[in-house]
Formats: sequence, C-alpha cells, structure tokens
Amino acid sequence: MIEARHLRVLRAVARTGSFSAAARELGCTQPAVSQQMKALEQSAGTPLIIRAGREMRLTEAGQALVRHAAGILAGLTAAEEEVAAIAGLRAGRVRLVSFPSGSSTLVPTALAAMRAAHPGTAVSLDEAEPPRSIEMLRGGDCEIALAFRYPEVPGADPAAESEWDDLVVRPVLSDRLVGLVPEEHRLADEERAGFAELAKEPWIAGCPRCRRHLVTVCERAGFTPRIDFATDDYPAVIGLVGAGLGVAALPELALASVRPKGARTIQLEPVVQREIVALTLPDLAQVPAVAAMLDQLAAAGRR
Amino acid sequence: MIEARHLRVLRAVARTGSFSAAARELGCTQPAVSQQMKALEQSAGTPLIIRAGREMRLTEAGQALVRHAAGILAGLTAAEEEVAAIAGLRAGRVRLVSFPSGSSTLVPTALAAMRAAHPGTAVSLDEAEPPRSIEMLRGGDCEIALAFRYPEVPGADPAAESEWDDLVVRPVLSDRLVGLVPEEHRLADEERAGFAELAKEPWIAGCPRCRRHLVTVCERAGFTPRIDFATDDYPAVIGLVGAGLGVAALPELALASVRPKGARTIQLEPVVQREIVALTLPDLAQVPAVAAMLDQLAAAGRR
DNA sequence: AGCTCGCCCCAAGTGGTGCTTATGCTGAAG
DNA sequence: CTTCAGCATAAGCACCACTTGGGGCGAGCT
Repeated sequence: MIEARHLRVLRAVARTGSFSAAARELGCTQPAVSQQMKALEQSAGTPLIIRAGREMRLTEAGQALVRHAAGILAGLTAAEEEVAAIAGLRAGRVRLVSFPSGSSTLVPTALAAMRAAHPGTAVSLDEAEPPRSIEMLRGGDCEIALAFRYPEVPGADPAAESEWDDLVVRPVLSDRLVGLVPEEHRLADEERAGFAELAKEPWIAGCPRCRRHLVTVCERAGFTPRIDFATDDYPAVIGLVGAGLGVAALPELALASVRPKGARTIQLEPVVQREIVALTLPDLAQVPAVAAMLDQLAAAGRR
Repeated sequence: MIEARHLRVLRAVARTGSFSAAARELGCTQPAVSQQMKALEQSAGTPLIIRAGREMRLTEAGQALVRHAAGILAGLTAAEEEVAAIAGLRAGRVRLVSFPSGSSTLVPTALAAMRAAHPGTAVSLDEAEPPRSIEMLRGGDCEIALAFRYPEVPGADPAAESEWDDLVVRPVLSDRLVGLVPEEHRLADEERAGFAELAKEPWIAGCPRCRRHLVTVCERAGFTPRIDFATDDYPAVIGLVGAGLGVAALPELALASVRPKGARTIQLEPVVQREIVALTLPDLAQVPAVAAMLDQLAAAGRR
C-alpha cells in the first residue's frame, strides 16, 4: 500500500535532487526522508532511486511514481480544499423546512442574513407541518426544521414533546397569542380581555395542533370553544374574523407583516406563549453551514 | 493531512452504509473503522457522517470527499500497478552499451532471449568504448555496460581495473586470443605457435586497450612487436591479415561468425584470456529489468 | 409488549511504526 | 591533503492504530 505521504517525500526528493534538501523543504530531518524512501521502495518492491555519487537519480519505477504523484497529490489537495470550503462556510448547502405560514418574516430575514454573511452557502426552503417536518429531518430530507410548541401546557401534547428529546432544539422566538375580534365586536375597543369573556363566541382555529391547544387553553378558562372554522392559513383566519364570522387567537408574528381589515387585536389573558424553535440532528448541529443557519435564525428571532 | 487509507475506509463506509460491514470488507474490527472515521473527521475539520438511527448518511463534506476519493484511489492503484508491472518485468526499459564489434553474437542472442522471456521490456543498444561506456554508466546514460578486461596481466591497466571496484561486475564469457596469419605464412599450417615465433612479423593491432595489452604480452615473451596498423574494426583486421600485411591476435569471439579469407587461425602460447563482463551500478542491479538483462547476457555467454 | 440481536461507542492495553539525536562513512571541492 | 556536505545506520522514544471487553440503543421478531 503506497501512502500519499511517501509520494510527497518522493516528489520533494525528485525535485531537489537531495535527501537533505527535501528534508529541509518538508520540515523534518534527513534520516526521516531516508527512512521514508526506504519504506516506499519496500512497498513498491523495486528500487526507485539510484545514488550515483553525489546526485540522486530516479529509476524508471521512480519516474513512473513521480508522474502519478502529481495527479494523486493534486486530487488530494483539491479534496482538502473543497472540504475546507465547506467547513469554512465558503460553500455548503442547507435544506430548511418551515411550518406553513410561520415563515413570513423570520425565515426571509434569516435567509438574507445568511446570504450576506456566507455568500458561498445555499439554503433551500420547503414547507411542512411539524409532524411531517420532523419525519423529513430524521429521514435525511432536510437539515433544519422550523417548528413551534406551546410550553405552557404540560402534557397537552406529550408525544410531540418527547419526540424532540433526541434532537437539538434551538429557541428562536417566543411569540404570544393575541386575540382577534371583528371591529364591530363589543370588545373591539378594549385593551385586553380574558378567554372566558369570549366563551360564547364562535371561534376560528388554526392548524390541528393550534386547534388542540386552543381547546386546552379554553377548557382551563372554564369553557369549551365552539369552533366553526379551522384553517392553517393565517390570512384566511384574519379574513374570516374581519367578516364577523367569529373570533380567533393567533400568534403575534402572524400579524407582524399585515394589518387586519375589519378586525381588531386585543391582549388575551392569561398570556399564552408560543415558542418557535429550530430543530436539527445532533450530528448536523456540528456541520458549519447548519450551525451558521441556526445562528441566523436565532438572530432573526431576536429582532 | 488527509490520508489515502482514510479515504479507502470512508468509501467502504459510504458503499456499505455501515461501520461493521465496512470493517468486514476491509478485514479489520469495527472500532478500527470508528477510529479512522473520527480521525478523518478531525483532519477534515467538519463532520462527514451523520448517524441517523440505524443508517449512516454522509454530510455534504462527506459526499465531496467520497467523490474525490474515487479519483485519488484510482490514481494510487494505477501507480501501484505500473510499479508492479516494472517490478514484475511486464514493463521496463534497459539501455545497454556494448563495446564496438564485441556484440556480434553475444548481444543479439541475449536481446532475443530477453524479448522472449519478458515481452514487455524494451532494451536499447548503443556502442561505446569501455572508458566512455563506464562514463555513460556513471552519468546515468545507460544501465548496463558490456566491456572486457584481461585478467592475466596484473597491473597492466590498473586504472581500468580499479575503476570498476565500486561497480557490479558480472562475468559473461571468457574468450581466448587466437593468432591470425596469412595463409601463405610459414606458420599457416601449424596447429599452434608461441608469441616469440612471431617476434619479427609486422602486427595488426586492435583498439587502444587491446594494443596496449598486446605490447605487454609480447614484451613478456621477450620482444617488442612492430605494429603497422591499428583498428578496432575486426573485419578490417582480418582483411589486412588476409592481404598478407601482417599477423594479428584477436579474440575467438570475433571469428565465431565469420570465416577469414586468405588467413589461417593458430593457437597462441601462452594462452591469453579476455574476459567479457557486464557492468552496472549496485543500485541498478536491484532493478528487475536490469537484473534480468544481466542474467540473459550471462546465459548467452554460457552458450 | 417484551426479547433478542446487531450495531455503534467507549476505554484500556499493546504492538508497531515513524521520528529524533548521535555517529560513521564517502565523495567532492578548495 | 584537508575540510565540508550529504547519506546511512543505530538507539531511544513518543505516538498512533489496532485489538479486546463492555455498555447503550434501536430494530425486528415472537
């Protein structure tokens, strides 16, 4: 088995024509070069160098080896450079999966910051619901999954919680739920309202998990909400409320970039937090591009 | 510094998708593979493999490394094969230098035998006088020099003898000198004659070294020869003798393939041996193709 | 659901290997 | 002839890689 290190030494010897010069060039002592060349000749099974008085000459086998060494060492350094580029964030791809309509402001700013900080990297974006996105993460179809959870409700969704304990969970943003009522509603001009004050209203719910969470919170407030509509499309929720068809509780973030027409927001009591987190596999968290993207998501969440 | 051995392991892991399977394929234990991969990841500076439950997946850096590994390992095995071909005499070049007109039968048979035994090898032939051929050997312009010496005369040519003591000297053939006289000569019908009987004759001498040797031998026999002509072209010597211009002492080998016209050979007394030897450098004697050619020359000499 | 098997990680011991320093020898130049 | 530069060798030493033994964990089977 010929080793690349030996080829490097052989090439230095061939170029300098001397063991000592090669040793100086390689930053080691002369006997080291001597031994390496002996080892190489042994593994080659034939002499490679002939000592003719002062100068070193290569045998035909030695010339053949030097000829191949160029390509081999070039390939090796090319591989090292490509790896270094990926490790040094001058290259690399990250596949990000976000929950639908949860990425209106967070993801775009993170993507923009990532591109600015590390122009060589490429981040692709896909949308999937948390159960599905976790599946994709575990299945190797993405490196980062953006999801959310309601830490306030212990035991509300134990499966989902325990499903993450072997993942790297990076908090991105704590979002509070705000109430949305039609502007002709009796509470439209109030600053805040308790959940119980909306007990009799028809509700517009979000995605399945949000809907379950809403039911849990309302039951804690002493009533079971009457849910007329459920959609994971936040603009649709806003539209339905604006049309006076009911009330809703939706994340502040969903209202950050739109101004609801025909509806008013009110503070809800008790305050309900929704925690948006970025998830990845423990091994992937060590990958430079993935770690950088997690940082950018966290930074976007701090704004 | 990425090592080729690591790439081999990485490729095995990537192909089999398992450390254990790779270890079986590589003929080592599983922890060895584990450690090699860890070392490779450390020298790469970034994770290469992600352990997702049961299956192994490569990171982007890992994929890049595997992609390069193909070419690097292919180049390495190509280099090994070429060296093995040279070592195994399926390839290789030898440059042979012979003294002029000393290679009429010896060298052709050796070349033919070499080609038959090792078809992949290529032997080139050049002609040079021994002082010059040794110079070529030391200067790297040939691998084997065919030369001759007169071992009978100690001190006759001390420079030439001592010039070979750091070379590999392979005896090829012991050739005796025979006398050549015109057919009308008074000794033409004799079986043998002493040098002293030719003391008064005009002599035709050979190359400079042969001429010096002739003078030495004749002086031992009690006379100084009168040398009218000197040429290193044996057919010319034969022609001159045949024309009755003098007598000559030339190697039996020079008469092996020709029948002299107008001249007769006689045994000379005392018997003078000329030793034909093949010379090479100590290091070169280890080169398979050179060693094989030396063997073929020795074998040709035994015939 | 429990069990068992296979796979991976971890730790410790050990053998080998490559490096260094020190020394001797040889060839070339002054 | 002397001196210097370069290569080979030997001894000592540190390091590295492989092996064995043990543990945790996920997957598939009963």
